[in-house]
Amino acid sequence: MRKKVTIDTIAKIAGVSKMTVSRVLNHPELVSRRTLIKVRKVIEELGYHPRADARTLAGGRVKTLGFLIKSSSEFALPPFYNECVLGAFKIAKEKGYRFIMYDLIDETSISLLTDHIHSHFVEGLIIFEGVYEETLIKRILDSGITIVFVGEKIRDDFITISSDNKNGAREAVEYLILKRGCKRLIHIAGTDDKPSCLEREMAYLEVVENYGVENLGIVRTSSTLEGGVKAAREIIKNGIIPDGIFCFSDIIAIGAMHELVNHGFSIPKDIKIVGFDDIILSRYTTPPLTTVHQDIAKMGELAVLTLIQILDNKNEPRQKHIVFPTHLVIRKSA
Amino acid sequence: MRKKVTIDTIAKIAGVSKMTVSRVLNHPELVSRRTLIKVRKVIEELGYHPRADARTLAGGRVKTLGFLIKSSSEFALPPFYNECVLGAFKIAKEKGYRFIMYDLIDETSISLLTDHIHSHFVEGLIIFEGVYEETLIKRILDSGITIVFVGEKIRDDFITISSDNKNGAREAVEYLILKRGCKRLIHIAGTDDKPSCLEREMAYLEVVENYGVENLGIVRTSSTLEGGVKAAREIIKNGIIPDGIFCFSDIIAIGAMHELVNHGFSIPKDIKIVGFDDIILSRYTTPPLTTVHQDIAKMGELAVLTLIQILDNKNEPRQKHIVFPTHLVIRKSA
DNA sequence: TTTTTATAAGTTACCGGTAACAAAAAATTG
DNA sequence: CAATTTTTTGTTACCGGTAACTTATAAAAA
Repeated sequence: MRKKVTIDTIAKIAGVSKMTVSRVLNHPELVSRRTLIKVRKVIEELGYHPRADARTLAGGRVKTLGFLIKSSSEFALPPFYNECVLGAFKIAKEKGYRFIMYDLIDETSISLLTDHIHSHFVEGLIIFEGVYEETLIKRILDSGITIVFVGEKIRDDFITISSDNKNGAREAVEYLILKRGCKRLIHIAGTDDKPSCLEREMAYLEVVENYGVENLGIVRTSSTLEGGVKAAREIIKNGIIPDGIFCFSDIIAIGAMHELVNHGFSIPKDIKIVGFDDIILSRYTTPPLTTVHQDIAKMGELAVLTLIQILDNKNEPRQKHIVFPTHLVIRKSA
Repeated sequence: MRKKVTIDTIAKIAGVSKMTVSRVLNHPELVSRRTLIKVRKVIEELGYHPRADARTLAGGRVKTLGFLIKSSSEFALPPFYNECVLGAFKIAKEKGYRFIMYDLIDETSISLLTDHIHSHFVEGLIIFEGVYEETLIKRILDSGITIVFVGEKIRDDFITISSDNKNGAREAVEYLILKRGCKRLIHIAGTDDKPSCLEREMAYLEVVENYGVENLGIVRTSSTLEGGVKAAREIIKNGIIPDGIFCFSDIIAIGAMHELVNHGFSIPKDIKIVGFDDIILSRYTTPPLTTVHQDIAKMGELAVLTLIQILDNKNEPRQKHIVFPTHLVIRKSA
């Protein structure tokens, strides 16, 4: 291991002051052609890379954003987040922001997380749907960090990018009832008491009530493939088979569909299934999933855009809540 | 925006030297009970968070690992990487390593990437299957950074964790021929000339030749859902329909299966499909995918373990190449 | 009580950069 | 050719921490 190369090493070898080396790196236009070449050669030869920490310490603003998600046993980055992040990253990069991913699962302690956020100068945080920890959020907000929530309208006083969960769910259930003639419905809901969950659940209940259709119940499960399987298993075990199922998420729907087919049910003939999210994958299932479309990547993009706008202008956005319209994508599962 | 709180702020207010504050943070056992409480109270009240960059600059080793993947238009973190990372992260965290994700796609310039690696003191890099850039790798290796490759044996002199691509592929194709009686096969291969691609392709060719079965051709496509769709479309367009398809990856298989079913083919009745990877998802497709199992998460785990072992002991691992056995998981698609 | 030892807290120097100002060298100008 | 301006380079100080060493204080031993 050869000894480390610092700016002083370069300066000495090139026979200039370290400030000149610094200039070569940051303001080459202020350095004469000759020294520029000379210094650059030494840098190249010695493989010098300025230390990022020293640089930021010495002054530079870092422009860092944080993303908070929740992994599952199935995916380090579950589908919904995966696609959201796809959009978010794109914009963040365009705008010259770095980002750090935080996973609620392994940030065992809340203070560890907030600590990290502060010590790394994370200026703003994007918290994705389904990640909600009252204490955590209060702590972060109190310490002056801006948060944008994506996927659900957590609370009136938070900045949120969400889609119209209520309408989306309503449209889905109405479709099952009105267009597909379902008479006995079940809703596979998420486990959490998060707004997105609640809203979709409420809408389901309302519509079912409205049209006087039989509600065979609400099954709660985690939003994973295996969660979907378990829910389906429970439904089958109960023996009261619905003719339509509205699922909280596509990933649940895919899991449930799998288990149902496995048990000899035909989708959509015996049971019609509608999901929510329209993750990319749902186009490719068999049958392709009928689902409530959200433009997930766009939501991620807008979240970053909003956040950056707040950070740069240091003011509240024009509107605190941006609600994306949803629409039902009719494919083959219902 | 209240002025920033540094260690000096705390020191002054608590009426101690900043060294004492530092001790409270890092070696509380060396501080008297009284001052400990006093200083901690001030820290708490002012919401002080020591700057990470100042800390590392002042001395601490950072223990950082890098992961290099390649995103697609469908996923920021495509399924194979997603699961690999699941294992890798777990171990990295256990061992107290931080990690930085690099995406080959947006690291437009190679020197930007290597720059970042160095300036952030990334000690070792894990490069996942399908990510291969001769120049990049040479540069990184030359600069003294250790790389572990996961998923394929890139070259003899590199450290690799791979699975037995050749045998896996062979078993898959033999299964199609011997057990499922396929007579007219197609291989949907990856686009790249990466070892994993080549090895699976070779094995396919060998087996087909061996058993005197008809090879309808090799279709190349990117390892994405859409890639699978396109490949299937091409096959259908050609009009020469195989009775068995061996796919380079599960994700391709899922895409292809979708398109085939869409065109009225029945899987596995008309066409049998075998994938490769055994990503979690492949258990949940309809029909569930018959595929070559690799323990993806385990490979990720072992990659990190190996890397850390090298870094900590500063010596080569006992064996440069660890090859995981594969086995065929027979489900319903073939 | 004095000396020795352990414990707690403070000093100094430095990590590797950059900004702001100062000085020197080169180019213009009168 | 001296005076002035512009360009290039160097100096000093500091960013916010930590390690190593020193000093002051408290406890234990002689």
